[in-house]
Amino acid sequence: MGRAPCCDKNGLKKGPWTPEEDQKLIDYIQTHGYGNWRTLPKNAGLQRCGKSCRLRWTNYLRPDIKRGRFSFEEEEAIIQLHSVLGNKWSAIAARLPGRTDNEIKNYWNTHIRKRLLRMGIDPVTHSPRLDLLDLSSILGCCSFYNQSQMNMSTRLLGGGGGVQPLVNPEILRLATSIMSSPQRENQNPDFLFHENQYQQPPLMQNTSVAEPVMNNNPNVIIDQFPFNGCFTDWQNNANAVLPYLTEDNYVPVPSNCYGGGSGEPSFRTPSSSSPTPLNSNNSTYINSSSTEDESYSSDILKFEIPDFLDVNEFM
DNA sequence: AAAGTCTTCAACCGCCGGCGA
DNA sequence: CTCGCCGGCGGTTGAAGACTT
Repeated sequence: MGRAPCCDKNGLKKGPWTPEEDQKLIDYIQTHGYGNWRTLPKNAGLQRCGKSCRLRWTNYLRPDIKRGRFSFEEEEAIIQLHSVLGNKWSAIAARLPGRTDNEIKNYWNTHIRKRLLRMGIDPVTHSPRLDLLDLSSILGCCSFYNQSQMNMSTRLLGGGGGVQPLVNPEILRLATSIMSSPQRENQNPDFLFHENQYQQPPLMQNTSVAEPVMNNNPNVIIDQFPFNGCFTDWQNNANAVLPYLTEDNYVPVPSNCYGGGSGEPSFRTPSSSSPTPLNSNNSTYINSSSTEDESYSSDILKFEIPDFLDVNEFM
């Protein structure tokens, strides 16, 4: 087993802080500053361990802490930063003035993460969840027996005629292996970069089941991962915007992926791929969300990393 | 109104890395 | 180089409040 918890020794107090304890800690730090957390509680007359004092101060008592609900801009920044930094809460917090890592972590776990899951987005990879996607997509394609969709399903499943099984076991095997591949687990931001402008999404590599979303308009980049339809062929469609970092810090996760599955494609112009400051209205997304919640989700998940967030050091 | 369930978030825990001896 | 201390980090817990039945 690990070492004993630091607060177990000497009968130090645990649990919620009282207003009196808070005041003692505030008074002491205002007078002496904080430095040696190990000796601080004793000097301040607190029956707490140094760790507990540090946590209480940094997460709650610090004067520069901004309390209250997260703003739209803050939430947007958290999602953007998380897509780059992963669960580096302290690094994310460092870029959100007045917010603590604990607060951001809690907010992510209780709000953002759940919303992403509801929308079929893996909150870890910020990619569509293949475990949901593959079956729903495949079954969705096969669930109506009109001619075009049967053609689609036979192509999807590699069949040549006659009634094919709904799900090719090989596809499921492939999906399982992709889901469990080490590369998929890799959260190192380096993993997001590629020598080409757009990273090949490892999620979709080597799949033969993809159905291209055709984009005939050279001025419009398809910004959609077709949850409700079949797979986009990321490999073959040169105009498809892939959900990974580019070299100019734009993270082109398809807004429609996060947008709640309206089924309609959404578009952005190529010019919008340049970095745009937070709060800017320069983005030229056209979203097709149908509900307030979906619209909100769609908006906040446009992955453009503003310059001021300064994530380059993590690249 | 009461009981059960769900959600939130402050606080704790153990691990890790930096640093000085 | 090794060891121990300390601060910091991310994951997890559990009490309390909110919500539902």
